Amino acid sequence: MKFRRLPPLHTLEAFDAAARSLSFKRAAGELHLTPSAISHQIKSLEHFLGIDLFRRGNRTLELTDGGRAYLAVVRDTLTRLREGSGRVVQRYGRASLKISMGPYLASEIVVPALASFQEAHPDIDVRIETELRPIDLLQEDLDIALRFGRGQWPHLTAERLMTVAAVPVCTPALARQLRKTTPAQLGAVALIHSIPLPDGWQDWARGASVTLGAAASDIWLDSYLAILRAAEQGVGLAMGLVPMVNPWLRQKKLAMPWPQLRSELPQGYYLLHRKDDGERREVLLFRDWLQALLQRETVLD
Amino acid sequence: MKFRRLPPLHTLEAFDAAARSLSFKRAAGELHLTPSAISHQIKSLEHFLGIDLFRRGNRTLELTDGGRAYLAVVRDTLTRLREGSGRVVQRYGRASLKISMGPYLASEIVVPALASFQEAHPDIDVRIETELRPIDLLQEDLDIALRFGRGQWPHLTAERLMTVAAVPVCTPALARQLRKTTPAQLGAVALIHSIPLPDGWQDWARGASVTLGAAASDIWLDSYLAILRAAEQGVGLAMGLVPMVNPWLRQKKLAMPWPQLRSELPQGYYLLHRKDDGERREVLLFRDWLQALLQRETVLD
DNA sequence: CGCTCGGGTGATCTTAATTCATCCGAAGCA
DNA sequence: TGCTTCGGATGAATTAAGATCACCCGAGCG
Repeated sequence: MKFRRLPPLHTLEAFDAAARSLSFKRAAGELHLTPSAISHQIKSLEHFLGIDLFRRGNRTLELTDGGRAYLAVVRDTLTRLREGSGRVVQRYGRASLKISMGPYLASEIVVPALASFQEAHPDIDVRIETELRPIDLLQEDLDIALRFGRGQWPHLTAERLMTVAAVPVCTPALARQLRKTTPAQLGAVALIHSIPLPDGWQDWARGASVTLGAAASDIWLDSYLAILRAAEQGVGLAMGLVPMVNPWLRQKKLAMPWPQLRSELPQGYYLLHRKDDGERREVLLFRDWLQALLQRETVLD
Repeated sequence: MKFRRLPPLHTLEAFDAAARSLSFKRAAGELHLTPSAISHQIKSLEHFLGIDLFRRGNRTLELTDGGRAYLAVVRDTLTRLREGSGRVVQRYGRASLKISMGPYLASEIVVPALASFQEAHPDIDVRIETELRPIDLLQEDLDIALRFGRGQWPHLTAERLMTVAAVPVCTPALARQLRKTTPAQLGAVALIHSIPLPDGWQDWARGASVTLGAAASDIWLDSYLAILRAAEQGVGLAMGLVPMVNPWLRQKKLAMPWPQLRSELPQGYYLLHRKDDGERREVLLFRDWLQALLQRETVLD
């Protein structure tokens, strides 16, 4: 009981993506779907139109003439709609995003890149809060929270942003010394612990299958940024989290004494938002932008 | 796990319809949905954009400024997509529709209006078959069938086209005579029966709560067209089906002796097609066109 | 010659969309 | 001033659309 003289929009997006990459698999990756879904969508679009859009060589896709012509229509339609929506929102909308994240993520990753988001979407007011209360209901007027955890947040949509691996870091000078020993013999070195991730060292040792010797002293700090700063100052060994620690390694502020002793953590970084906000434009745009940003950061590993 | 920077298309259709009629109820009628569905869709579109599109006066809708601006974008988008799709299909597609229907529907209703469909969609070859085999699987190469029945066709999509009412008809002269009597006293008048609808007279009598007297004679014919022709020639009383008989009444070829003795039939006319064809462009276009056509025919009742 | 890789397909399952049942407030009418 | 009607809003329940899963197939590659 439905009347469309128009193909469903999502098939157009799928078609555009597939035509751009000439691969259902890549298009699926781009749209965060399975190749099967793309295949079904394209098929239903072809069925709707009554014409074939792709010629399926066995491991190669190519557009038919009709497909090429239709691609132009679809591109035109989608860009007009996208731009038109943006223009109207910019003119009449008062979109704002209040985002909560840890101080490290804020100061090292998100804020430095934020200009590019503002530039792309000048109509969206972004407001970042770095208070990291453990009890963090989105009952208050927050739109998005970035949190470290296992992805279990009841009544919220949680989307994994990155998988995180633990690896010990310290000053390059200290790293050179430690390289000659093992984690079992820490000697005079202090271990820097993170209050948000209290079992970090044990989890790492288990994951990397090493035994961890007693440290000369144990220091506890309450934020990831503080830990890295302490390590940078030569206080001792801190548990670095890849890829967040990458910029510090690149800039030689920190180094890894045992780069191969890296262990994946069961936790990861998640983007949380209310379920009703799952289609809010600002939320989607920020999520896309952040994912692309972290992608780049991770690739430069 | 879905990435849209674009609102879902169906909300755009709903928005367009609602903005056109400035009523969720009328928009719902137009799109064959409930007002509730329209309300939800508009709400989700507003939520996506972050701006209000309508100002809801209590029994009156009006567009906000943003809504007016967005309407322009949406109209532009939809018409471009519609026209673009049509153009591409016209150029590269070889759409055809094979439609089966009874001789009456074909010759009296569909064929006379068919030119308007051809004109609107010159890329679609329409082929009408009037053979009315009772066993009519769409296993063969038919795309659409129009059939009289109760809407129960297993494995097919059946959509009601019109509700049908039965009312006796005959020549105007005979009608004038009969007006003085009742259906219980038919006297010398013959009853014309339809083989496709064998219980037509009984069903009508029951529905109109009248008793039907014995007829001078009973004549059986195998198509609706044949029945009306016979009645037109003064053979006797035929069971006319409203609205199909309307043109004959309008042209005074036939008249109703007892216009108030009209009874709704449980059967109706249905459009049938394979379930996979539910989104085929040609099928949708023909269905829309036919519904609009019958709408007009019915309104001129 | 077996293995990998990308795409196709139908059944199954999940999630999103629609309906259903109510509620609400304003206008129309007696 | 009540009483009813009408259009829209809202949240829960239902249904249908869409995505995934598990499988197939055929081509190229080692």
